[in-house]
Amino acid sequence: MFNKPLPDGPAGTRDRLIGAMLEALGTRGFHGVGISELLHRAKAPKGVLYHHFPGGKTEWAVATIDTVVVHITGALEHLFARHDDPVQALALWMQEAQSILQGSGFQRGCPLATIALESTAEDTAIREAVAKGFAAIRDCLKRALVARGIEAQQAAGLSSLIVSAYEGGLIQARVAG
Amino acid sequence: MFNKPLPDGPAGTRDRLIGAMLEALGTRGFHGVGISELLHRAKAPKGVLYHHFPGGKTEWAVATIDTVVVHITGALEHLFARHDDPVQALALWMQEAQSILQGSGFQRGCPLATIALESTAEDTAIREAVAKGFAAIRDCLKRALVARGIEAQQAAGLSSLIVSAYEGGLIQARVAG
DNA sequence: TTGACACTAGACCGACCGGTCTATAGACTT
DNA sequence: AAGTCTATAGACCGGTCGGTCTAGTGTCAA
Repeated sequence: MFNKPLPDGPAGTRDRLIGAMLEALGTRGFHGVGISELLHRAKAPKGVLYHHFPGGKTEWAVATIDTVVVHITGALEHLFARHDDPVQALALWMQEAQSILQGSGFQRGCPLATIALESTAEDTAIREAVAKGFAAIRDCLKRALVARGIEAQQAAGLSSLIVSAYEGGLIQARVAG
Repeated sequence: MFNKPLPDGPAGTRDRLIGAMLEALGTRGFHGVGISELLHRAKAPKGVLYHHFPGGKTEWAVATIDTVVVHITGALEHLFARHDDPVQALALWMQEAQSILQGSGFQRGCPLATIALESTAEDTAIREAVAKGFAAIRDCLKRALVARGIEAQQAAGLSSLIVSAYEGGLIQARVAG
């Protein structure tokens, strides 16, 4: 998860950088886009990048992952707060995800999934960020389910399954168009 | 799907090339590995590549996708032929996938999923190959379910869900270790 | 023996990769 | 006015990228 575009916001340079990386991760993956192209899209010169992210492309991606995870969990909390029925809340979620996918011409998938698959065990920073991100999302779902009276362990298993089905579905939908 | 390594076989040069690409797709994705490294692993010089795959890296990947899909559907048919209970057959399948993932130190994931997410709509050859591959796998599952008396439309939906859950689970398991 | 053809072999190329470096602009202190 | 610090700007670099090109090396038919 997730393929929601970030809200534009006040859009400082750093935000624009993260926005560009987010879109790239969702559409082509980490290794699929070059820094120069990314910077061009963000309308930023190279010096800016290494000022905001001294760790280079990797740190850039990690910051993007962290940001998107915050947005996802926030949106989920919001959704669960407004809808008491978890099934309904998730249905709304999936529906919105689908409309975003469709609206982008089946291009924009989940940035987390793509970089998760591209990363190796050596890419520790990225791996950690993605792992923490997925864990946070699962935990968010689990808490919502537990709050509705579902037993903890079952809720945890269910949360994993929801995320799995969501990600897998997004993969298939994207290539199938 | 899938993370099964191909059987070694008589291993002509073309097979070695496909084997190397397969491993790369499962661990780092299409853009994550360079041709030179791939060729080094396959112990083949550059000229060989463009002899067997005049279309270059893309055609190489497409051939690999086609090959792996054939192996997956074949293995699934075999499994369903030997086990009458589809749940048991799938459980065995998942179990084997998990043991492969674990055996590779949580490195080797599904080659189809990775390249599916990395590809854009412009990469028509790759997209088509992946889409056809997923469709073939879903169809394989569906036929097995229908043969056990499940209604066609329901079987189709269930097949998609199985593939989704499988892929999504593999993603999470891999980053979580 | 020779010619044709499938295959192997690797030097070579321009383009682009991620990353470093120096220069400068603006805001704020002193 | 001078100094400091954050942020912007882009020229520049070595390395690697995917891909082309020429030169062998079998193997088989005629």
